[in-house]
Amino acid sequence: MSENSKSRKLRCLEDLRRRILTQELEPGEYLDETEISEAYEISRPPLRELLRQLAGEGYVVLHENRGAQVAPMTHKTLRNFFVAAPMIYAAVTKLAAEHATPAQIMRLKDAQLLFRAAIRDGDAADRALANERFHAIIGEMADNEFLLPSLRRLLIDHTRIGMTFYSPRNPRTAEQRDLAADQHDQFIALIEAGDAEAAANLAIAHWELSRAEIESFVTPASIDIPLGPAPASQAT
Amino acid sequence: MSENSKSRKLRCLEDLRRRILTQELEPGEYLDETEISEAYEISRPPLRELLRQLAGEGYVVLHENRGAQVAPMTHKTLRNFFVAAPMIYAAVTKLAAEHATPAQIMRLKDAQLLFRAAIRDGDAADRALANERFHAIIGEMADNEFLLPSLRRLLIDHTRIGMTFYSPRNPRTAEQRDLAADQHDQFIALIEAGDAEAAANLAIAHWELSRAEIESFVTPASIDIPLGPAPASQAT
DNA sequence: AGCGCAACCATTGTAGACAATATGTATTTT
DNA sequence: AAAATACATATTGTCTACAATGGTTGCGCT
Repeated sequence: MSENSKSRKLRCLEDLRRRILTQELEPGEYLDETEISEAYEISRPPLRELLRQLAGEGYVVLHENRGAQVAPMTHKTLRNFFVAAPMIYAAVTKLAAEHATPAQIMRLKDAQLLFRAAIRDGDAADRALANERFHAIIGEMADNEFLLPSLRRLLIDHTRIGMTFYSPRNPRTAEQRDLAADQHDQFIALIEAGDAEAAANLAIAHWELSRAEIESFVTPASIDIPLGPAPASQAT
Repeated sequence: MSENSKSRKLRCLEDLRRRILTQELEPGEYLDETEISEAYEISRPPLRELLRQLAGEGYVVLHENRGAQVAPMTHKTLRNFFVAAPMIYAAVTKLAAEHATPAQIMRLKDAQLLFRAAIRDGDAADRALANERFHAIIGEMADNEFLLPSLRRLLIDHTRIGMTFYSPRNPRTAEQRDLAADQHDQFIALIEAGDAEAAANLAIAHWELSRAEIESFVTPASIDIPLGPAPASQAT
């Protein structure tokens, strides 16, 4: 009975994370405690505990007497993300290469298989979640409790941004997904070899790939038509 | 009534943070829900919410069916701290210099006054908390939700380590506290001037001061007495 | 007709009682 | 006598019911 309750609570936690990452629950949306607690067959107090935890992890924001809101994504969010991501990703990847255990490397390989499968057969949500999982494992490898909080926060919004901007129509993204998958294989190789420096560089390259893709959606391609020539004697 | 309840809950949260930072609640210690809820005159469900939140912030660790434990500090904690601290401190300080608002600068100056006062009149806990507050404000100035989680995690253990190693007897630490206070004034000046590069360098210098002090306690000064001469014809 | 105020309703916050799990102890068995 | 098991107790986890807050709607007043 309580064993079921435990699993229901855990299921609720993981499901809320998944639904927020995939934007099934949209940024800024408010969550109804009664509705959710009934859906997962738990009562409100344990759900409220979970919401506090999710707030701590950066998935939601709590407002006094106004409940939990899925963490919003503003223009500033994106700017801050671009500033913090390369540093944290590089640092974490470097540490991962230094500290990864064989068991963790096996889990990373499994995650990569699932990522390849998601690219082949899955939808955008499958790909985004498989990618998140791959990078979360690298985070675990780094084994640094002071850097992981920021990494986790980055992965939340990276995943959500990915869901937003990866248009299934854009043929360019298909190529880039393959490229990303190849880089994942390189991550595995470099981490397994313990080459911290190269791993950090790869993290930067991987970030640049993602960054370019995001920017191409945020900043649409410029119109490639030059201005007409200036009239003869205009002042500079 | 509920207004009082709100304030009791908030008071409980802040007090638990304070007691953990000052090691009044020692690393590794287990917390009794009933005892704490009675002490702060709130019931257990809201307290459990607070414990989840504190877990998210890194103050405590939750164990299934075994309650909340004040976040332990192991040898590995210290190693990881040394690895992560300079990078995060430098990055956050740089961003602070770029983004600080006049209102935040005023608050930083107030915090510095309190820090000076704590050095003059306060005990170790006063100093540690005033210092934590000063650096937390710099964190707010940086205004980057992806870096702040790691900064907050660092400040928790930095403060606790400070409480552990700052011996009131050691005359050296008094000098170093004055040095640290002078550096705080420089932080304010550079942030107010918006000199991001210099602020980042100062953050590194400030870190090195703290680092040296911590290391001098972890690695005690070596005994400076040479061995006696070896007897004439002993084998090597 | 528009603005303001007040009562209502929906939703969040809290309390106290109950269920389940883990630990420690005592008893029994080998 | 030592070890294992079963029970008792203390502590965590959960649920239902109640209190309080905030937003909303309708009514009255200007």
